[in-house]
Amino acid sequence: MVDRTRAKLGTTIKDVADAAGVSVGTVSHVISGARQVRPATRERVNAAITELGFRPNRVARSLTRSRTSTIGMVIPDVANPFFAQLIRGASDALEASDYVVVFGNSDNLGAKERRYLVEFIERRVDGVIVAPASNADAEQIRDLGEQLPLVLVDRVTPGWLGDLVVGDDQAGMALAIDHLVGQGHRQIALINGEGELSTARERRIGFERALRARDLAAIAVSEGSFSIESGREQAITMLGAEVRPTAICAANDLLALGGLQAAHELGLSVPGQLSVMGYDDIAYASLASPRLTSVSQPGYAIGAAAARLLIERLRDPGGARQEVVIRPSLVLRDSTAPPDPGALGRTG
Amino acid sequence: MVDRTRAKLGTTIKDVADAAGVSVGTVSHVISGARQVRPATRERVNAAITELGFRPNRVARSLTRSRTSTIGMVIPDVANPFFAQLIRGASDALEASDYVVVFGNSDNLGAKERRYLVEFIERRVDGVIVAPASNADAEQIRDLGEQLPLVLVDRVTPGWLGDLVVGDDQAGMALAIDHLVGQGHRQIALINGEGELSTARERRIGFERALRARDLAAIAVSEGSFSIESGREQAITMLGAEVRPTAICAANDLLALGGLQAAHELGLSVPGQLSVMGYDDIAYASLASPRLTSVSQPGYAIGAAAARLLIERLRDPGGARQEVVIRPSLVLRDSTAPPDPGALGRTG
DNA sequence: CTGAAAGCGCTAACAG
DNA sequence: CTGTTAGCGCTTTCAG
Repeated sequence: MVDRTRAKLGTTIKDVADAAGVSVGTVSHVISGARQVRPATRERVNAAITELGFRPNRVARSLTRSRTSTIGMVIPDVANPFFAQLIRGASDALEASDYVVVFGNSDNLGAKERRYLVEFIERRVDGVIVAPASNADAEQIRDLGEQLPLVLVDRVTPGWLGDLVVGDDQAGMALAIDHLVGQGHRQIALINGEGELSTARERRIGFERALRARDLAAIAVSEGSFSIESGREQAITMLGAEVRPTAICAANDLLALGGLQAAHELGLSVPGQLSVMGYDDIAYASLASPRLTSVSQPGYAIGAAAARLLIERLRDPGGARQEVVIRPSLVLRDSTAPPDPGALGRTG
Repeated sequence: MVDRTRAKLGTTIKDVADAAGVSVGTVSHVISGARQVRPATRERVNAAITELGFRPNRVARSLTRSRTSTIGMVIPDVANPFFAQLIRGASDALEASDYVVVFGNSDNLGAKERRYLVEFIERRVDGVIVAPASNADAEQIRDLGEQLPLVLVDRVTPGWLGDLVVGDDQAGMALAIDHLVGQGHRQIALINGEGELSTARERRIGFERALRARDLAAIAVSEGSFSIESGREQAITMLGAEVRPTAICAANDLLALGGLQAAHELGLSVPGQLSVMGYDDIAYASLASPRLTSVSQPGYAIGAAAARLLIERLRDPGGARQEVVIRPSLVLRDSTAPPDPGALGRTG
């Protein structure tokens, strides 16, 4: 017998109804289980369905139900390990609730982000998760948030008053500084990502505040983009300065990885002559050499939390606004150590 | 004046038609540009569109046009850097042709893959790109390929005769072996991923064939899964054996990274006491310590090629089947070196 | 150049 | 328990 169990596009609910000798309404109901159908007819319908290889057309269903069961996500870059984890966490949670995710890479560009958002709106996604670009259109995002469930993740845009999932950047930086200062460092520098991003801003503030609490001040602060290359460049500049840091605090792991690279190029041993702290604790932090000490902030959990928030909002559009803050923690590895005596001497 | 340029869901083409004093057909035509519209009316329509913040409902459009402008992708895991790059390459190419991508992680499980495929079918995606799971349902994939454009990427399922983008695994392994043997290695082992995957199979064949061409035989061959942890385990077992390899050839970089980790744990220096070769050349290969020598096979390019193939197929469903094979190349770094004399002595 | 109207495939009242 | 039917919002003939 021929295998007819495979999907066959083009067959409609009408075909099934005819084959089973029932009305389309009945077929619809056996599919959705929305109302009772006599076992015998249900059988016949199901038989017809598999016989014809019928697959309900969800776009038609979406049109009548005016919901698509799809969620749009716009993130800077899937190839960035932090966002890859984030999108993975979100899609796992969403999948469990029968949503499918469409996504777009903004490359941190407001223009691309805006285009994807419009695209997703036109496709009538049920909700959106966005990790805003540096020059995000805060107004568009605010307006959108009033039209449909939208949760911001990892980063906040000015004036955003909706659902939100972020890490506690200031607390994270305090962890980093406490560790470094505890080891005896007094000459600490910060290398940072795009200054317009809330994460960059908050981490800088946290950095400076934590230092001040110890009666210290930053020896240097610079910014660029959240990438390995930028980290390398910023570190090279800093390490070439007259008075160089004994420790570099990076606002994310990619920057820290770049810092490691710079130290290597300049012949500085880490952590012997220079300590380097990362942030995020992506998978490769523990693979770097030396293994990177980092402030952990799991992308997977952040993405999953955002998805859960969105799902709740979808269920209860009127509910109270929620803001979940992920607590960072410190992961000690091999890239930090007490400063070497020579460098310390210069401090006193 | 109030800003009405923002998207306002719920307004339909009918609302626009009423506001502009024209018929819905006309509105449709100014939107699609499908036919000439008198400038004056076009103006009025456009004015009404922005005035009302109208955004065409693409699901309705999809229903009538019976195409969705969306592509489904199912891959093992976005969080795997190789696939993250692959999906990035594909989505960049697809975006340029105005497609949006929905994706699903199969975790290398046939069951999850099958579910996503059905889901995508029901959503009437215009085409599908899949990197099949280890225990993929070859029959389902074949059947699907007859129903709509489907390109297989990175891996092949048995009996697949459709569009395909893969790396030349045998050639890649030959490159690796030539390099290692050229350095004087005679005791070479292979650590591999899931044996059912075509990539694992082809790489093993390439490995053995290349050795045989040099009148050599593998000192050991094992398989597990394409992950860091599995690489670590396989390497530990091998390095604990009576006669240990002077070089380990890994079937991908994650395995190689695990191998590095194992060597470190066992106190073996790389490349001093052990050489390690990777495959794929993911971004982190150059960040590892020592920096990983690897057979390069860019995920981004592979994904982009798959997308281009799919786009061509969408334009010309009847065209000839295409198979693009990405040529691998060798990237020499610091994880391989001639075997140390002691080990060599044991060989002679 | 423009309007009217027939669907696209499904859901959800509304009648029986 | 089941059938009929009016849409969902848009595209696309077919007439003018």
